[in-house]
Amino acid sequence: MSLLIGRYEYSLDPKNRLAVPPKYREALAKEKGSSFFLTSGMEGCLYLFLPSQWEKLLGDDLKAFSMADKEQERAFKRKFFSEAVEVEVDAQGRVLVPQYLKEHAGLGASVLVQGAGKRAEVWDAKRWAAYEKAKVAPAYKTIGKNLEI
Amino acid sequence: MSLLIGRYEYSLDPKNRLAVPPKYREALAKEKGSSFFLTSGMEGCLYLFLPSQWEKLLGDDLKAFSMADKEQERAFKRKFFSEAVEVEVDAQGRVLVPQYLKEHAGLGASVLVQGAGKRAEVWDAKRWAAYEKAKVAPAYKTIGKNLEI
DNA sequence: GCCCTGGTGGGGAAAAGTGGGGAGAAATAA
DNA sequence: TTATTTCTCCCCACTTTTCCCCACCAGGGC
Repeated sequence: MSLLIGRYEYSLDPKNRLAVPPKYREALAKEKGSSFFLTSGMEGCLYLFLPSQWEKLLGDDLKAFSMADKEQERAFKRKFFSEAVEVEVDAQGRVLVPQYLKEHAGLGASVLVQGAGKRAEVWDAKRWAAYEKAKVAPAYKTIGKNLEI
Repeated sequence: MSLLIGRYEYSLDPKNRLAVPPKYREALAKEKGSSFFLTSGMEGCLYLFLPSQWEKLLGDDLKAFSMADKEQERAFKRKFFSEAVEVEVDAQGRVLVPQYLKEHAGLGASVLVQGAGKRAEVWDAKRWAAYEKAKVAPAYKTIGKNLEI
């Protein structure tokens, strides 16, 4: 299994089309798939899954969503699944972002597509910058003290 | 497993290409690999991994990243994965440094590539000089008092 | 000297990113 | 139902960037 890594900056065009990094498309081709799965993610981004990982999520890992509060669990799953779409890659290597997902992630003209291991994430560039400053940097610093790398 | 050692000074050319020391490339060839993994490192440098060490990091050590606070875990993993790239070595023995990593490490024209055991590190020459003076030298002195070597 | 290796630079073909027209489908309104 | 509008998707086209390849220079060993 190849992890998705790297950071790419693209523009979301007026037709809501978003480029997918060639490396991710390669990974898709290796799976003999022609579409990704896109849905709303935590902290105001979008999650982009390869078919294999999407299937895995639906199969084994659905327990990962289980919480003590079952009503909350239902609420979360309703959003996660109802907002998920299968997005086909066009001849230019782009996918179409539905309006409601564009709004969920607050996507403007400048968008980041970045690897996150088992998935990729789509961020509005400004929102990422703010999140990075507020959450990532502190976490990195804290963890760095105890980590060997 | 061969440890990476030594210090090499190279120039980062206008196309953001950086030479990799022949010894490191030999180690890569021994692993039958053709690319390194490059990512952001602590204290403002870059980490350069051989495929075997990268895999090891993802395997054994990635569990070290899991924490009670899942939100913080996501924040950390986002940085870790999004800033990592697989960099192929060209026919001249160079790798291409992505813009965001160049910025993370503040790389100018003069760059150090130096062994750090299980990985190599890439430093801007001036930044290294400052870090060496401020942190390395004092630490070395303190530790020296209690160390056998 | 000559060859070989290593570091550096640059040109050009190929790929990637971006934008837009227009046919057809779907949704909406009359 | 029909008409109108919106949206999707399949093209084509242009611009920029990437990357593959070749060339040059310096130093060391034969």
